Amino acid sequence: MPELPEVETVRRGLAPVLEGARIEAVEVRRPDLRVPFPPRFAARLEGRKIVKLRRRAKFLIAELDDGNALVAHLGMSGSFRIARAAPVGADAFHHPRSRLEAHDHVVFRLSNGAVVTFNDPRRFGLMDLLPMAELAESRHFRRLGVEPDAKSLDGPALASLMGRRKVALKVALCDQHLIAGLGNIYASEALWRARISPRRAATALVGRGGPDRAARLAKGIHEVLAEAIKAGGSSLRDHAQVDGELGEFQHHFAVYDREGEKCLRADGGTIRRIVQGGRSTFFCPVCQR
DNA sequence: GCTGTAACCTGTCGGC
DNA sequence: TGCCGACAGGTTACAG
Repeated sequence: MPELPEVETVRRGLAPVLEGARIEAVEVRRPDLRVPFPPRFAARLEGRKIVKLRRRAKFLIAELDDGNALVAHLGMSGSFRIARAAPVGADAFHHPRSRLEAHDHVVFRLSNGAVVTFNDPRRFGLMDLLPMAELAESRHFRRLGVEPDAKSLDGPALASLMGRRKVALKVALCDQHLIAGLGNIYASEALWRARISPRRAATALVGRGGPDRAARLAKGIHEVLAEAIKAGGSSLRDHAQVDGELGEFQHHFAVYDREGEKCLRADGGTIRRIVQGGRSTFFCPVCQR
């Protein structure tokens, strides 16, 4: 599912419920996600208070009051949903079985009465528990690139980051070691906004015409992310907000999943789909050069 | 170190 | 209706 806007939408939905709450019980219903759960995962969480919920790239980080952090990644199909607990005694977990759904892998019961459930059909997501002081050097974060919505990511910074890479620009935009947070949808959308072909090499951001392209692309990245976050992310197959509401940004795609349709620009052509790095790229071959 | 590819797992959709 | 293959928003391991 999620790229940065979807994860940020999830964070904004979860934060008011999680921050300040104590974790009373954790039920791991299926432990074999892409990355195995750490030892004693549930026991180490129970009794802990969540101080703050923040985001780094596509990761959610719940800071705990014991100096550890619960790290979660939604993979391709992960989601959280919030429900209120049933009255005490309704069942052992205050969470009626009838309300559990297929692929509900972890259930958190909080001191404020909320029940937060992690669901992930494809099980590409992960959950980990790490000391806060070691987060930056952990395997999840040590090689991550810059945040794409950072104001400091302007044209020159983008060119400096990517200009030495020989891979296609679209592939480089999705490389989390360079820019952490963009994915397949928003890389295509940002390139359309910048009128740059996804087939150009990343080196096109340096040299002749490079600074201008880099400035347009940085602007395109910032704009598309800001608009997508405002719209609650994009809901295609899996993504929903924590209250079940769907995001709206999929209605604003200029190129993604629009193969064969007319470009939104008057001087555009017909949207094409190509495969780059094993994944679909959508672009207008006429207005993106 | 860089690049491309396959694999992880499950659900959905289109074609036959 | 049922089967099969392709494909899906991410990440990592591995080969060249």
